[in-house]
Amino acid sequence: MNLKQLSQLLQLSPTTVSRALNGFPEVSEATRKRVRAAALAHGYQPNLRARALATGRAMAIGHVLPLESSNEVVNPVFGDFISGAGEVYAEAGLDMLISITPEQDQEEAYRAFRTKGNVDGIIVHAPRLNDSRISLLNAIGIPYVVHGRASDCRLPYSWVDVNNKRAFQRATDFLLDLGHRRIALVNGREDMDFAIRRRAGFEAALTGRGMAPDPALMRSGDMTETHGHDMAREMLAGPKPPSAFLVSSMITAIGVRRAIEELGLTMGRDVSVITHDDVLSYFRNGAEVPIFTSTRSSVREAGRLCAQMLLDLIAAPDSGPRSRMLEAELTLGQSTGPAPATG
Amino acid sequence: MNLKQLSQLLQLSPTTVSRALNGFPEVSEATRKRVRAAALAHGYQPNLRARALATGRAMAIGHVLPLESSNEVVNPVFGDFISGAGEVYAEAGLDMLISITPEQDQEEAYRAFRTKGNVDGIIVHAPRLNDSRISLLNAIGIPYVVHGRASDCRLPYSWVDVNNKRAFQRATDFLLDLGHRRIALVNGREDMDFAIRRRAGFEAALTGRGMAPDPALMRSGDMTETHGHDMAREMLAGPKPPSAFLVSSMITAIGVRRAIEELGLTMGRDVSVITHDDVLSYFRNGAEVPIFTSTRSSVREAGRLCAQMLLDLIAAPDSGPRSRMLEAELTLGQSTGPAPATG
DNA sequence: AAGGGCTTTCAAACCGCTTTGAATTCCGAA
DNA sequence: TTCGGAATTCAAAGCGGTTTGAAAGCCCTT
Repeated sequence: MNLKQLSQLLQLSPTTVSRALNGFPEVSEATRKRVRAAALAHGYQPNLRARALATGRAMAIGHVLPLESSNEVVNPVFGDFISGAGEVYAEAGLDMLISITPEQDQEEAYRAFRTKGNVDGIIVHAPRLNDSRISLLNAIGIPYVVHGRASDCRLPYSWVDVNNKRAFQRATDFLLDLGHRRIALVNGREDMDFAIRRRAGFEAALTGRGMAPDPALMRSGDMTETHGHDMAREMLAGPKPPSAFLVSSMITAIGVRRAIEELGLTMGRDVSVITHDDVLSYFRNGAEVPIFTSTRSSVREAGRLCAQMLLDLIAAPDSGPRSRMLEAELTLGQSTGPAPATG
Repeated sequence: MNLKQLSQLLQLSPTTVSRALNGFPEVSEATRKRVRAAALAHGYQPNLRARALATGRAMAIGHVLPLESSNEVVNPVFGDFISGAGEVYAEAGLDMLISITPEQDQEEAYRAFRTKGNVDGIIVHAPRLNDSRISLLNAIGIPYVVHGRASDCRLPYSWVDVNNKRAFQRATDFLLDLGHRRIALVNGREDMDFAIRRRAGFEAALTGRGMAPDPALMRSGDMTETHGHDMAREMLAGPKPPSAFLVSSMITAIGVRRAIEELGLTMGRDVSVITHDDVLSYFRNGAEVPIFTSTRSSVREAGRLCAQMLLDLIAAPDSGPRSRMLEAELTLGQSTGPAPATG
């Protein structure tokens, strides 16, 4: 059933039927009702491709999901992020297009979105230090929002981000207040912007107390469980093991805990752990009493905010870039305690 | 730059340009070369919406991602699955459309894909016992592949699935061979098809040795870390605690391990654990020596297979339903050992 | 020189919708 | 009764491609 058929059936012109369904004012209420009823009865829904062609709007948003490094790791955060964004799109009647692309091919993927004309806007995931995608998208001239920021990038762009630096600075201060002096950082890959900021927060807290960050206690890599385990294992076996860990993701923290317990130590007593918690739906940090002390910020909420900002941007293209900074809460759990005497 | 502009520039008709670019034989090699060069030089790429409208093919595949239960859990397996499927789509030049939908609205989402005409095929995720989506999609008449099966469904349909029953039967037999007599099952939600099959395998192994499954040792629910922890905790605190656990996902198994260790017990010695392992990219089961003994089957590979099957189905619509059964490997890890004497 | 068969090119219709500009209808006021 | 303007409706022209059916160009044979 298409518009033409429906209009013939109603003895009306396609024009009138289209307008009736799209709520234009120059159609009488009587016909509008009649048209609506008929559309419902015959299950008519406009063909999106045709509408997109006619209006010039694709009614879809594109996400380019980078495959991290050569390990082909899909960021586990992604599921929750798009579930938040998807809520907003669904309400606005937009589709979500996803392109999964090895990191090096990303530019091409963005350009393809544009030239093929199948999206109205783009969400940029996992920005790097000085991300070339931003200048690319500015040049292309398609609305976009970055989830995160690109530290060295002086171009204007819209973003939603967690205050990673402050979060990790506070967490480090908290550990210092508990008496910890040897604190290890198990970070994400340090070509990622968020990791750079977290490290900056970590270092700022240390230097703020006149301590020098110890490179031997700072690691980075894909945020897998294995990575957390291996790094923690290594550092705990070193000559001057840390008494506390600051970790960039819950999954990595699980690995850190495994390493701690393999050595017969107890987390929260012998070794403290603070992790960043993205509040993933399938990985709630305990029930009433959180397992991990953590810096919390829901990535699903971030998805919602990014999507909404992008829609606003599309609605008002000339309104200039926007931004939204989210503060992570420091939530107490069972994984932290005062530094052991023989720290 | 669109087709018309390009053709004017070349002093050719749009017909010829279109055919030259799409490899039709009735165009001379000389002009084809000229056209290709010009297209490249001016960065021309056909508008997908227009092409889709003209050809009737959307050049996209739809995925409906169900939000599990009221907890709004996104299946963590999803990221890896679509990363596998995405590889195949990318090679075929297809887009991936994702619609995230509360379980009860799924039918509507599938129907919308069809009526709006923006996908050529659909992947069905997380099938239930007797899933109404299958009859719906059969009626709608759009190619689709189910990731998993629907036990009671007698209609023909295409699917890719792991042999869940055999996997869990073998795993249970393995535990029985180790001398375990009280084995607990921490399953996914038992309205999901895979959970039903796993339970069937579990029960078959027990009854095969003349033992009756004990309802007190069988739990199900969303496959979160918390759920694993809480269920294990409960059962271990019971009057006749289990000496082994069979768990439906790595994440849940992590929770089970946490419960075991909270009680001062050691996994692999005091309590054995076997889990199903979807081989998620960010959750590798240890390095050389796996942490968990597991039934392994890569969900990313399943994504690839589903996508390829769907493309084949679209290419040959009348070829009847296809299916592919994957066998899970039973991989030995450190989480299993002989039943303690005081079992 | 004319005709036949191939190869190459083109004009125009079409896909299903939106939207512009014009035409019709209806109404009360003159 | 006639007229002007508001309220409705419509025909037709896009949107940017693909595809059908016809035309043109070419080469070779008779």
